[in-house]
Amino acid sequence: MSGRKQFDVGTALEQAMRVFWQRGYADASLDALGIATGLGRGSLYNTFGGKDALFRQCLDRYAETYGTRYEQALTGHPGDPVRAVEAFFDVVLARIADPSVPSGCLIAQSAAQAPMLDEGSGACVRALLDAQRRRVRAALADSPAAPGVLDDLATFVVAVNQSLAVLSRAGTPDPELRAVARLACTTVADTLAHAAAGHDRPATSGDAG
Amino acid sequence: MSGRKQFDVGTALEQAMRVFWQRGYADASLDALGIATGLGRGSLYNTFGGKDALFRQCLDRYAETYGTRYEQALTGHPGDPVRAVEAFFDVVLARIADPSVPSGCLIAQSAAQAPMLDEGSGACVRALLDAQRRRVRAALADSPAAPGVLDDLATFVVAVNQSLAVLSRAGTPDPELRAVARLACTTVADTLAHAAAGHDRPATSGDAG
DNA sequence: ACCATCTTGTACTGATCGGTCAAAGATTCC
DNA sequence: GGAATCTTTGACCGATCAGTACAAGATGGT
Repeated sequence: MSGRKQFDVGTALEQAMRVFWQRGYADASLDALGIATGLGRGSLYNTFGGKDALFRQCLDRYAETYGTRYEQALTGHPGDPVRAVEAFFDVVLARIADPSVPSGCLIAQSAAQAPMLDEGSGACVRALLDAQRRRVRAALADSPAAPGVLDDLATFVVAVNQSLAVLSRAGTPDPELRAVARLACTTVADTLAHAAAGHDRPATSGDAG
Repeated sequence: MSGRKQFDVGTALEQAMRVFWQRGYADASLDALGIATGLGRGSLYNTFGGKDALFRQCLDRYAETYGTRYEQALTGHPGDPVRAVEAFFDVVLARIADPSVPSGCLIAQSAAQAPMLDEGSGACVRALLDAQRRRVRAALADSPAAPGVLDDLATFVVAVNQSLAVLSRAGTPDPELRAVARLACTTVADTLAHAAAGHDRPATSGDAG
């Protein structure tokens, strides 16, 4: 058959993304990817290239899909960074609780396996984590705190996000995850409050380590 | 050759553990395990059973090795839960910074892959995470805060621990990880301080969700 | 209508997977 | 010393891995 593509590339990429998301790179076989997408080997290679290339495109799609939602949540409360972070975690928790999508997070999953991925994919994962960190950092930008403190807070929020993904993969129930997110939000709030009160201690991760 | 074992079981288990730790369950082939331990297929199966059984024993060894260190750190500051948690993170960060062992954490690694492990291994990972949580919880037991708050804080500390493991796998430099741990410690300190001041808000993850 | 181009399905490659088996050597017990 | 038991080695099993090759069919340009 054929002559022109018989499937929607975006839909297929979505399905492949979920296979990587659910199973991780190593356990995502081309057979599983073929079954999930409904495509044969030929179509997969002709359209996406090899397994690595497909994985990379799935990472990008994931980042674009959920990065947009993060962006909306973080920018939806201008001038109120604590609310922004709360909204960010709400999006994360909603995705984790969504039964129509695998548990955890493709980025966190891939980050945990980063040393076993090829150099390109590892760099891609690092870039996506840094993009996430920069997004959070931007939402904190207007706060009256030292830049280094805000850098650390952004890293902290990204870290907690990864932890929610990992714990959810191990079956941690939603209320416990929400408690973790809530505590992380209080960390942001208290740290910013302390900084606003004049306690501008230098950051430890920046230049004063 | 032989008639009596030609190798030290503990040493072999240690090497196998590091293979799972570095590569994850899926990427840890029996060939890699055999090379790392210096054992042939026969010895591996005769001593440890199949891959699953060996993995389970590696999880136990890991938990025993580092669980003991966590226990020492957490119980080394009786009456001072904040210092206990700080000491806990110091142990975690020291292990992550130790170049003689793989980056990350075998438990976190396995938790991220839990849905792809067999039921027994998945339950083992959950049990180890819960044991870690109970250890931290015990170190917080004497604090003047509602039990639910302490439960949430213990979950929070375990979560941050997982995040440090994941981020370190992605190459996050040590100073940033230390900043995350430091912020988590301030969360514990502030939460306990608030609770001691009488602000005993009910926990959200317990019965008041 | 014809031909170049593209897609698709299937069959195949060599490599590697986890696991098993039997032969051979070493030890222990009698 | 000899039989029984154990460990080790290395070859081997079918299954599956990622990737390739190619024939067959469908499309579009002319």
